[in-house]
Amino acid sequence: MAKAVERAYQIVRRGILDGRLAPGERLKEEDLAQEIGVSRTPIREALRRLDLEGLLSFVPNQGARVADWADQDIEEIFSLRALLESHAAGLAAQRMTPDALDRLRELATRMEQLVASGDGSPSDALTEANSDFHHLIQEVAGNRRLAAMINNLMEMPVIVSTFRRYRPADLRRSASHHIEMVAAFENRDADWAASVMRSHVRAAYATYAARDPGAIKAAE
Amino acid sequence: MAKAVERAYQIVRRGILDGRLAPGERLKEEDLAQEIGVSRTPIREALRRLDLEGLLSFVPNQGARVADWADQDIEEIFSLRALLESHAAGLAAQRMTPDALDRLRELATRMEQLVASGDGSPSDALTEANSDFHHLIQEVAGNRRLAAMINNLMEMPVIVSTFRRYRPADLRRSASHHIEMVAAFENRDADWAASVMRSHVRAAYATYAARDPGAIKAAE
DNA sequence: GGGACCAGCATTGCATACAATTCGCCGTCG
DNA sequence: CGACGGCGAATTGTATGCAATGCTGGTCCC
Repeated sequence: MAKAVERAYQIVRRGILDGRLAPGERLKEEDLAQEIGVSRTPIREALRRLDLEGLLSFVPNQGARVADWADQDIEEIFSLRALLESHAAGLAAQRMTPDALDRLRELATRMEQLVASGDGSPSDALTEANSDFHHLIQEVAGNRRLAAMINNLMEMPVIVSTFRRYRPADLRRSASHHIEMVAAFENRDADWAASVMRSHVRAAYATYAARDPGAIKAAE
Repeated sequence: MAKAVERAYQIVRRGILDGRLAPGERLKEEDLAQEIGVSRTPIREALRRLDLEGLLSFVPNQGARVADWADQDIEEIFSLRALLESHAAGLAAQRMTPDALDRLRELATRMEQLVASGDGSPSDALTEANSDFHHLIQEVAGNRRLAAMINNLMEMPVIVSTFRRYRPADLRRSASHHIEMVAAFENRDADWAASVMRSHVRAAYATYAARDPGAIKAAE
C-alpha cells in the first residue's frame, strides 16, 4: 500500500472519469477517507490537485463537488484541443524520425483493420491504439508543456466518453484521418498534418454535439 | 490574518517571481512554516499548488525546489504564448464590443504616451497598462480556459522579468504593436489581430534571447 | 401563517504529534 | 586509500485532535 495521496488521487479520479461519481455530487473528506482507508490529510491533497486539474470544483469551507460541464465548457475544450493538437501535429511533422514514423504507420494500419473487422463499436484495443497514436505525436513534437496542456484537456470526462460513443461511420472517418496524418508526416508537411489533426478534433466535436442528450443519464 | 493557505501561497509565489528565492533553491516546509507563521499543513497545500502551476518542482520524499529554467523551457513558453495569445486576439477581433474597443484604444494611446515621455525604461504605470491590455483581450475572447492557460504561462518568472528589461526601441515597437492591434480590432480582422499578436510575442522572445546571459545573476 | 434569528451539528481548516523515508557521516573492510 | 554499509539526524508523509466556519431545523416575533 504505497503512497496514500497517490491512491486517493487515482481512486477519486477514476470515479469521476467513469461516471461513478455524478457531476455536482459533493465529496466529503471524511467519507472518502474511510472508504479509501487513509486519513483526511492525503485526501485533502488529492482533492486540491483534482481541483487545479479542473475535475472538481472547490469552494472554501464548503468542500469539493464533482465538476459539472456546461455546453460552453465543451465548446472551449474542443476548440482548445483543436488549436493545441494541430500545433503539435505540425511540430511533429517537422521533427519526425523514421522510427516514430514506422510506429505511427503501424498504429494507423492496425486501427484501420480493427475498425474494418470490429463490430462497429470502439474496442479497448482500438481505444488504446488511438491513445498511443496521439501521445506519440506529442512526444515527437517535443514540447513538454504543450503535451501537458493537451493531456489536461484530454482527461476531461467529456472527452474520454466521446470516443466510446463513436458510430461505425465516425470510426471509419477517424481511421482515415490517422492514415492521412501518416502521409502528411511522410512528406514532412507541417501544414497538412496540422490541418488533418484539426479536422480530426472538429469531427470529434461534431460527434459529441450530435449525441442523444439523454445518453449520459441512460447509461448510468 | 485570513486564510493560512492563501498567505503561504502568495508569499512563496512572490518570492519566486521577484527572484528572492533563487532557482534550484530547496524549500523546507518547516522553515517556511516558521517564517510565515503557520503550521506545515497549509504550507504543504501551497507548495503542491505551486508545483502544479510549474513554479516549483516537487520530488516525493525530497521536498520542493524552485523551478529552474533551461533554454528549451523558455522557447516552449514563448512558443505556446504566441500560439495561445494570437488565438485569443483572433477570437477577440470577432467578438469585439464598442465599449471594450474604446478601453483598448485608450490603453494603447496611454502606453504610447508613456513610452514617448518616459525615461526609456518601463515604468510601473506602463507595466500595468500593458497587463490590462492583454487581459482585456482575453476577456473579450470569452474563453475562460484559454485565459487560464495564458495566465499560467505569463506568470512564469522568465516572462515577468522580460518586460522589465525592454530597451527604448523595444518599448516603441511594443507600443506600436498595441496601436496596430486596436486597428485590427476596429476592422474586426481576426487574421490581422492574431498576426500582430504573434509578432508581439515573438518580439518579446527576441528581447529575452538578446539578453546579457549574466544579467540575472548580476541583478541579485 | 410566514419570515428572521438563534442554537446545535456537520464539515472543513489548521495545528501538532508520530511514523517512514532519505541522505550524509563515519567507521570498517578490502 | 577508496568503496561499501549501517547508523543517525533531518525532513517529508500521515494521522489525529481541536478550532472555526457554514448549514439546518426549530422557535419566536410580527
